Amino acid sequence: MVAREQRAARREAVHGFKRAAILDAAKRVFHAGGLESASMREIASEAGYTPGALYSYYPAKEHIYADLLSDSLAELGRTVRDASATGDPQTRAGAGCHAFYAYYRGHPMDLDLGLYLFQGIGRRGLTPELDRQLNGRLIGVLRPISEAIAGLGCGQETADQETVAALCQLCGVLLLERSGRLKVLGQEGEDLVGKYLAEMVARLAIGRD
Amino acid sequence: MVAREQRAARREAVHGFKRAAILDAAKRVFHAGGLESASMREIASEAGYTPGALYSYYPAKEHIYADLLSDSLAELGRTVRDASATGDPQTRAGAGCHAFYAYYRGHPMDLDLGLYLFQGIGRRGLTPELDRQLNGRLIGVLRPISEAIAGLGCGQETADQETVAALCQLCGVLLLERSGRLKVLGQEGEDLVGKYLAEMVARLAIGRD
Amino acid sequence: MVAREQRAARREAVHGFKRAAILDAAKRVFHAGGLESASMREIASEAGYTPGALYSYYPAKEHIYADLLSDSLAELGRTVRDASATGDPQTRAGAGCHAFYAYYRGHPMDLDLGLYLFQGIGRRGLTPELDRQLNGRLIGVLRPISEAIAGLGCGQETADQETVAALCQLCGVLLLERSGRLKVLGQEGEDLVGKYLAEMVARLAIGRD
Amino acid sequence: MVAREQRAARREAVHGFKRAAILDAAKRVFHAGGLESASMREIASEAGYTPGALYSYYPAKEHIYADLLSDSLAELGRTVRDASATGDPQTRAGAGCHAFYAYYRGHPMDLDLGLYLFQGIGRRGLTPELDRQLNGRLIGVLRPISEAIAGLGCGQETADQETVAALCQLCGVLLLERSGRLKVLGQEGEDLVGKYLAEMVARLAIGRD
DNA sequence: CATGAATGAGAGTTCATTCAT
DNA sequence: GATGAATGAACTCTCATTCAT
Repeated sequence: MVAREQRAARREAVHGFKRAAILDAAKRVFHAGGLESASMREIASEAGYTPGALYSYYPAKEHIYADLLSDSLAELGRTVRDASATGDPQTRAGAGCHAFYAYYRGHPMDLDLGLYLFQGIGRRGLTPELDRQLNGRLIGVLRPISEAIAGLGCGQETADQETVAALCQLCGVLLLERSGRLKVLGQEGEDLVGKYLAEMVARLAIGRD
Repeated sequence: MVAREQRAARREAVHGFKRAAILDAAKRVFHAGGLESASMREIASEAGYTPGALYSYYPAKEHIYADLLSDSLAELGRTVRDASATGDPQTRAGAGCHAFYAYYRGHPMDLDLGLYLFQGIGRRGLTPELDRQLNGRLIGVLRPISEAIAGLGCGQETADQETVAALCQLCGVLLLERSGRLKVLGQEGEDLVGKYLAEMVARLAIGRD
Repeated sequence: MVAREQRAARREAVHGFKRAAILDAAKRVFHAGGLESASMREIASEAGYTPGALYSYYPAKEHIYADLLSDSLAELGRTVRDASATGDPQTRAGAGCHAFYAYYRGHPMDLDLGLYLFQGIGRRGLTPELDRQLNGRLIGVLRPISEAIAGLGCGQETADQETVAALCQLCGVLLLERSGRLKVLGQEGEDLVGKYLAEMVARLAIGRD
Repeated sequence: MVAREQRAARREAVHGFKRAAILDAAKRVFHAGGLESASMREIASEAGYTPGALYSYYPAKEHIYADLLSDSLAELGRTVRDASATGDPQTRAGAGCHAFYAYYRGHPMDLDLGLYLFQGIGRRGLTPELDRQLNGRLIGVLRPISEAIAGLGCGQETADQETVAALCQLCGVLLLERSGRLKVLGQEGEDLVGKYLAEMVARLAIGRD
């Protein structure tokens, strides 16, 4: 009876392992050729499977994409956390935000993914469940920033709002930079981000007085 | 002799009219079902044509999209201009920016379109020519804002940077709001925009001293 | 009443002139991009017309092609005639044949055209009338050769057969050379033609004894 | 463990069988309506498939064509080989060549196919790989003829050249006959081929002395 | 679990030709 | 005569997904 459970556990472990392998293949395909080339055929082929096999692990293509994005957000989260973990309180928030910006500059594809999946209503076939999961990830990413801001002395509510405001600024810069519009408009993403963050910190420091 | 010119002119007028009708059909299809459903077949059908007929008016699908976006930007431009044309100098910049925000809140599909087409040349089938044209439109949209900011006394360079920074903020807010993330994060787009613009104006007022 | 005839004649002359202009445009398009690119649109555009206009001069695309081929055969005919007009009787036949070969080496597109129009039963939309016309052209092209061969002393019947046999050899060489197979098989068209013609002349010289 | 291999083998066998069925359908379509009508849609329909299904068996239309031609060349090869395998050395070469001629007289469509596909790489969608394969087939078809000619005592080089010269003659006769020009010129393909081959054999016999 | 054949829908685009103006 | 819009049919090919094996 215990044997049966063990078998089930092992089976599940194997399943998870293979699922991870598929996700890894998807990651490779996606990083190599962008969303366009990340078709089920291609992912399956890269993973050493045939198309049908993927459906034992993912019910639809968008779910793979969601996992991809989830992983990306996890890594982003680690990056942001690390960046905002050290240094004196004044600089932590800015460092976290800057890490967010730098992450996407280094992973432009992941930005596309986010834009694709978070796009519009209906959100590209994402189930509410998946949507909730991704939201959780996003909140997790922002927490260290929010805490760092709160550490500057403002209330939690203000900190949350400032965090999201910064998020908006960062997303806007990334979006316009990725689409080449920033260059057309004669601005540098790095400058804009730097300025925004400096003012944010100044604002909060003043607010504290 | 004048008759020939008249005929040609009338013909051209008719052509333009039909082209506009096609664009209108595209707009309807697009607003009804998003970019996904805006296929040549669908547009043609909505316009009362067979697919091939569209190619007398547009050489490729992306050109229709580009016209769609161009029209949208034109209307956006008028909205922004009108909003930033009146009132005392202190409020003009903010009013222009807010009009930008409000426009896209009222035309969420146009935001999708912009995100799709402004993803850079090559990726989408935009010719450099079309890309340039759209860039021009965008710059035109921003000019009244930039001028209003410059009217607050800062130099042109600062005005341009502030304009783009505001654009980033607005785009970020719109993006996150459209994707439903803002709600998840417990923030209101209107608040964020309001706060950003207030601070921007304050910043510029201080800088002037 | 004479005036009416004159008008009709002038009209016909103009018609013929424009028809020639269209044919010329077709020739340019065809020589520039081969049969593939010689669409009605392209030809019309090159001729400064719109597609529909061509149908006042040619009832179908294949008729333009036929005229193209007819012109080509006319020029080929002149080339062959000139080549076989001079020199001593021994060499005339060979010279004519070689001119045939050289012509198509220099006008590979015309060979394609011939292959296209003379292909299979039904002959690509050619009317019997057009087919007869092209046959006449072909016979005209061969006549100087046939006469040169007959001039070597064999009977007319033999001369005709030898002419056609040579035509077959030349077409075969041209076909295989144009398709790149000759190179694959390690042979040179010029050599093959030279050898064939030398033997043909020898054969006829012997037969005369 | 052997079971898996068996399964794989059976699968492959089934695949091959179905592929052959598709090729057969293509053959039927092609023989019924020529190359023009041999579209993917038509072939799929004839084979009882939807168009997309064909792409599990052939990556592109030209690959089906290539297989069609390959099969045809294989059968041609067998015919030529058999014909040139028996009889005394004097007649073998001629018999092989005549078999070549007779084959295409009996399979006029295959001639069209060869003319279409052998028009060189690039022009048609043949990959270099396919082109090479078809070249190999062609060389294989010619080998028995070349050997029979060499068996008459001339050197290998001469044999190769004579073989290709004969090929040219045969192709020329077939081309002109298929296009109806031979009849117009008052000649019979059979006669021309017979005469050419007789002279070829005589030439080689003389050269041997 | 994995296969891979097959579906079914659809994509954008091209073309010769027709015909009202 | 000339326009050029419009047709209607065709084209190859791609895709996510399903399902019998």
